Amino acid sequence: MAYPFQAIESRWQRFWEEHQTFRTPTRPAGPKCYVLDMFPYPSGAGLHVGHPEGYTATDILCRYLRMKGISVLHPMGWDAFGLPAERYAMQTNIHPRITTEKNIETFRRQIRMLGLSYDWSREVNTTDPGYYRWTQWIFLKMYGSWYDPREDRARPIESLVDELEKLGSAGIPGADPLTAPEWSSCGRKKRHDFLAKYRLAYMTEIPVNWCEALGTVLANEEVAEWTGKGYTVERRPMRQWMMRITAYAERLLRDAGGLNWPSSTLEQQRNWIGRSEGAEIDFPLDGRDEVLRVFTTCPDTIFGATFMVMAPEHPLVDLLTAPGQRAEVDEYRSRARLKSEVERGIDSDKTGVFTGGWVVNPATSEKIPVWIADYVLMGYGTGAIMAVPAHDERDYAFALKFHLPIVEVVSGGDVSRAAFTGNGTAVNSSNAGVSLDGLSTPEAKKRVVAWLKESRHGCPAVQYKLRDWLFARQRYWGEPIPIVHLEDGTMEPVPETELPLLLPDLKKFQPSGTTESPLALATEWVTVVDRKTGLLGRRETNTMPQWAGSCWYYLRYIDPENSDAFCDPDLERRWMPVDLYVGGAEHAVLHLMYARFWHKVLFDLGCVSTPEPFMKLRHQGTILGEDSRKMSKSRGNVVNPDDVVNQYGADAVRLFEMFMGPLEEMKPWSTRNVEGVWRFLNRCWRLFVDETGRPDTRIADGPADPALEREFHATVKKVGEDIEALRFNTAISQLMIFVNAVMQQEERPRRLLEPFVKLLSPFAPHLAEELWSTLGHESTITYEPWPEFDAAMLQASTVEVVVQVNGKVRSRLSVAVDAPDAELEARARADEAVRKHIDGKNVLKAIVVKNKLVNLVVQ
RNA sequence: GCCAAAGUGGCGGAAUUGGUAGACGCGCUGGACUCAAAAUCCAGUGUCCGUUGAGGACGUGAGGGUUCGAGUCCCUCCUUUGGUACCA
Repeated sequence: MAYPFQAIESRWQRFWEEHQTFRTPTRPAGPKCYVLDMFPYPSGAGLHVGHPEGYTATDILCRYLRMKGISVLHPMGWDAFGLPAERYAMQTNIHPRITTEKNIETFRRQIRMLGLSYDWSREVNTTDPGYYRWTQWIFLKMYGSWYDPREDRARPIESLVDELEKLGSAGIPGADPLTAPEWSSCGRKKRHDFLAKYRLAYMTEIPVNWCEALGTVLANEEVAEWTGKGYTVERRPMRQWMMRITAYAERLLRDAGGLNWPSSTLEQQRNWIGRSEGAEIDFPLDGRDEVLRVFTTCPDTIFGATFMVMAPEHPLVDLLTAPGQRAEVDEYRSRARLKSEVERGIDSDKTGVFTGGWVVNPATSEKIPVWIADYVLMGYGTGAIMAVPAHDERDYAFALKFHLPIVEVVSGGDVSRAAFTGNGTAVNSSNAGVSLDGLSTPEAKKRVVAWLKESRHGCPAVQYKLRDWLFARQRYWGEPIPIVHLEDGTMEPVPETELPLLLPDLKKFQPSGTTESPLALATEWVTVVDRKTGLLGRRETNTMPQWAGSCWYYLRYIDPENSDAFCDPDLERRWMPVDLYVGGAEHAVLHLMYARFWHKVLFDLGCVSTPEPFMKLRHQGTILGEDSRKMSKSRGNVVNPDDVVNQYGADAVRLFEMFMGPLEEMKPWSTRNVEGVWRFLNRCWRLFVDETGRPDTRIADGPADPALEREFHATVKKVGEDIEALRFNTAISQLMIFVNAVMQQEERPRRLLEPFVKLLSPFAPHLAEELWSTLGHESTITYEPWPEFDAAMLQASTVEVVVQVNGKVRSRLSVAVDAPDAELEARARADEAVRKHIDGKNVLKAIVVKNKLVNLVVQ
């Protein structure tokens, strides 16, 4: 008879809820552990079998830690703003709030059905005004801050205003010159515009990916997804909100070194930030005062720079274009504008046109032509390059196509055949001021940078691939950005006391028809009069991108009801940082980078106490369909957790998902194997309960068989160690080994079975609670102390030692533990099976490894 | 192209620092129980040769190397997955 999992599981889920078993104390008593799951977007499709994988892993760890006496914070919530609910609303006119609420209910029911030990009193929902009030509050903090490069941290914008008032801009690196009196005489608009260049949240005109049919801009990483579905995306310049994440590039890179994260994830973040060292060099325009500034990582090749290439959008293009080239240049620029960066990359065939302009190469003093081409991107470096065709593949291809000169300045390759990009020896590289000839590439770099600096042609520079974060979507279903645009062209933040700025109710959710979000149609909401200035204003109609709410949710869990602060500072210090964060690898870059960025800003402003939010990170692997292909509706290989729980129970699903293989690996679903672990649970049940459902009479109080006792201690050790290392598959295997061993016994010693139930409880909590109560206990097993193992008990009195001859196993000996080497060798030599292989031969050497093996090397 | 991770029986996967390859589970084979089946229990199960019992050879993607000894370390290559893609 199968064990009655349905009755057991519903009984204990009710018990946990009624007794608030997993309620976390506000303040941790003793050591704490914050174990966080990436919260899901509650889609209409319900839970996927991929979700329980990570959730079960963290749940097992949390249940284990509770039994070790640690205060555990383990919450769950909903990342519920987003496009799918809004698109559904466009089609059905059902308000996204209603759809979202319904989806959350499904998700909550499914997650509860798995017996996960969340503290539900801390549930958060990013679409709840009580939550997004603080998302808006943090946005205003970003808007109200600037990055001070001298202190390498964010500071309130008031500190900048203060400095400008007293000292002007002289002390601020890179600032436009402005004296204190000049600042004081500036009007409201001028001050506003000056400060806008420093704020961490700012508006600027940039080319974005606009999708007319969706009525919104798309992030670069979203473009492929939608064009794949047949939507068209065009490039157009729009005024957009941005976050100055680039100010944090160096710190995001540096601090990543101290994180216990998967190396591949750290590597991806490093690549994304894309730090490169080189130099900025100014090329004077021929016959003018202006210079064309370039960034290069190979300043040592400057003598080989035979032409220049600017991005088509470069601001100096107009100035450089000769009248005769105007038509061709304009035509090329307008064509380039329509291409997205992705499209530009796709066909790597080089295109470009000559501007008719010339600059002077400061190293060779020669006039070289300036071209525009779309392989140079405005968004990176200075938007212009010195082209060194002999030593750069892209420039080489361009030079071949347009018949531009190729001059070798680093020997080591054959530049008549291909660009040589490796290190070599500098040649053809000298002028009156400097000679690089004969220097190795690294030495030449140092020498030329020193010369550039001294001759004021350039300076060392560092560039990052990382770009500022496009922080606005033309959508309804997102956090409203709490900013008012006033009639004088300035902006005012919505006062903190007026937060949350609520999303107005709309009747229709269609795109506004302009480039604004549907919020533009809520005229009453949009139009305001600014109290401070009396000016007429219009609310910002863009909303925040979906990443916003997930940038700080881990902080809200700590103090979810607080209406005075996003989180009480004392509680924040007690619970942060997150000790373990588990979620999908698809968030390796964006979510994890954005959250780190926000956290660092909050750290700089004194709102949080740690520079990093997530100390240890692990990704759960993808679960494939039974056919080892990605699960998808079209392939018909999607497994629904509801069905599996109905058939085998939540404990079996949990156990199976952990037994499949290593947490981080991709692995296929197998219903047969679900049945396998389900059989194991049945065996556990029958260990305690006989056919009539009563406690098994073979459970005895006497002493246990010594071999079983030893196996038990080995199990306690292995299961504990494996849980801590998140190796759940091998922990379960050890539990199976122990159960198999007990099954062999006539008597079942209570003194081992009781603690065994504890070992089982993190994995199969419902069954464990039931068995615990069968054994006569009245309260939950949740906070029972985790069993201890006795290291002395692990030692058997004899061990098996392998005898090898020339590395091949020939015999096995049973010997006393720690038998001396000499004895092992003597017994090995005397062994009959071994003698067959050594008799008549010369034993050159004997290698003895205590308690393991003897290897006889013979000739 | 570049970067990262990974390739072990029929299948999912074990193997702490180089030291018994294949734990545990699935599947399969045989047996017990049963009128029969299911469930359960017991035994076996890497491949090949040999076979009455032994015993032996081979074996962790391929090929080399280091070592008394390599799934594990080094080199070259192949395959798969993930990321990235004119970033100067």
